[in-house]
Amino acid sequence: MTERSISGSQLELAVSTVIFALRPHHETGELTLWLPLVRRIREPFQGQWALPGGPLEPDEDLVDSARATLRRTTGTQPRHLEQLYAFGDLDRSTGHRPADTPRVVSIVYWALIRQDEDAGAIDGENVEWFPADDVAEEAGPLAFDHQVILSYALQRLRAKVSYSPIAHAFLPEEFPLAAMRRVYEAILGRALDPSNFRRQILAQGTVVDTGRRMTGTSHRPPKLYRSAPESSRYTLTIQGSA
Amino acid sequence: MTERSISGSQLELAVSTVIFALRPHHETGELTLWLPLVRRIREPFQGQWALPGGPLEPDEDLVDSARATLRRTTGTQPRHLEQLYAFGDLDRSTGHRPADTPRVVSIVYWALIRQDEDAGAIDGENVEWFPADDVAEEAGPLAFDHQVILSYALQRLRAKVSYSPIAHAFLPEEFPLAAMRRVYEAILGRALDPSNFRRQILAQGTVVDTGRRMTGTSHRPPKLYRSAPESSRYTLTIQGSA
DNA sequence: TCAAAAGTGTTGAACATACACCCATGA
DNA sequence: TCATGGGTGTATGTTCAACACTTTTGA
Repeated sequence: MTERSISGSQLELAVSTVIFALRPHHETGELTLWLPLVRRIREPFQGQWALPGGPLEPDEDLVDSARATLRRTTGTQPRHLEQLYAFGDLDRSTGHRPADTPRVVSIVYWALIRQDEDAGAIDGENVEWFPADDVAEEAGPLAFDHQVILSYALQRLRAKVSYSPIAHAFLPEEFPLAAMRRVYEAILGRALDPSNFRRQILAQGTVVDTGRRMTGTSHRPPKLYRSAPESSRYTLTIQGSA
Repeated sequence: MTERSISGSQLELAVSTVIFALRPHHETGELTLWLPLVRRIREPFQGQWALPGGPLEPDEDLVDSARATLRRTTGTQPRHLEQLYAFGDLDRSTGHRPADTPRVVSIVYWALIRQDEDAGAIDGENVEWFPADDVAEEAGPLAFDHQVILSYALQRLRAKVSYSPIAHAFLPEEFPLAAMRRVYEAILGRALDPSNFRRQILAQGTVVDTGRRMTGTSHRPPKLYRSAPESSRYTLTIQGSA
């Protein structure tokens, strides 16, 4: 009754990953979320863009599968990797499924790439990056229900940034608080008050002063912080987004 | 590269469900969370208790599978049904897996049953209910990694109750606010100030005054409320659990 | 000495907790 | 009339957004 399952060829299990990185927008120049998509080279949805992913190997953990996809697609390691949702509805291939296409259940992960590692990212085959909020316009309709998945991932990222220190995942080892603020602003899509931001982050205890300062700025040199170990953390809320 | 998958007999896909209902504790009499478990009648883990579930049928949506499990196990309909997580690690059968046991990926849902419907629940075969927090003592070690899954589900429920109106799922159509408060107290495991609770709930806009009152109480008759439609809701926080 | 960003201080509004107190019913 | 829980009012403390203001650097 429990834990037994079908294993015929009608049902397939795949792991896909929504990979986010922060890059300047190609038009406005503002820092925004980008993600890589893969062009499908066979039916169904041949020629359309899809989330990177692949079949789950029988001897492979779910996260390992997501990690492998990331390496294959961008050549990087995820700085944050988290399960998003399992999508398995019968009609997830845009409302109807051709008779000869097997039914696919996808376990979707989302990943964040650090800014400094993203700089060294190498695009895999048939891979192209798009600004997350402009995917519909620039990539056209995505394969399967991947547009739904992407929207859900974006929503989750934006919600999570305000109550969890995931923004660290985008930042290098040491960083000024202003850089962190820019990450928050990019994800949330709105400006934050620098002084209140500083107080809130420091009150959380998620960052530690390294004692060092940045040099070469054309203004007062900011202190450098690094992310604090899991312990010694309190609570958190970013400017009214609780 | 995307959405293709293994479908051999080494990999199986199951849907399990953590089903919560509120019942008085059999020792203390206090309202607490209970859940039904199913005794396994075959290897592996024969004789041990497990979460109810079953294989995913090739032509069945994930939620439908969870709903079917619920009907089979308790004879009820879920009032709230939500995906919890997909568990798929290779070693999820308590650290090691016998060579002849196939590898199973479980998509786990959690469900809430309404108090009035729970009263009419009929136990399925090999089904027994346990207080959620006493499962380890009363049911012994659960099959597979089901103890981990249960703890995760409990944690999620307790977190979610303080920022989302899921408590409604336990309540009948019309209810006094005190009944709702008792639900919150049962889930959170601590007493809440009645007057502040009232104010907070009313401020959220998640309930509407029906204009009617309860009768037959040995004290001032309380107003009856019903849950508000999705629209006309504001923000929420229950007594410092943000 | 000026521009620009770092960083500090202060104020007023909103909100949460604690708790005093009144209300309406059955017994 | 009393006991019991429903329901209202209010004082106190905390938190947060807004913004004025000072500091420190390069140009």
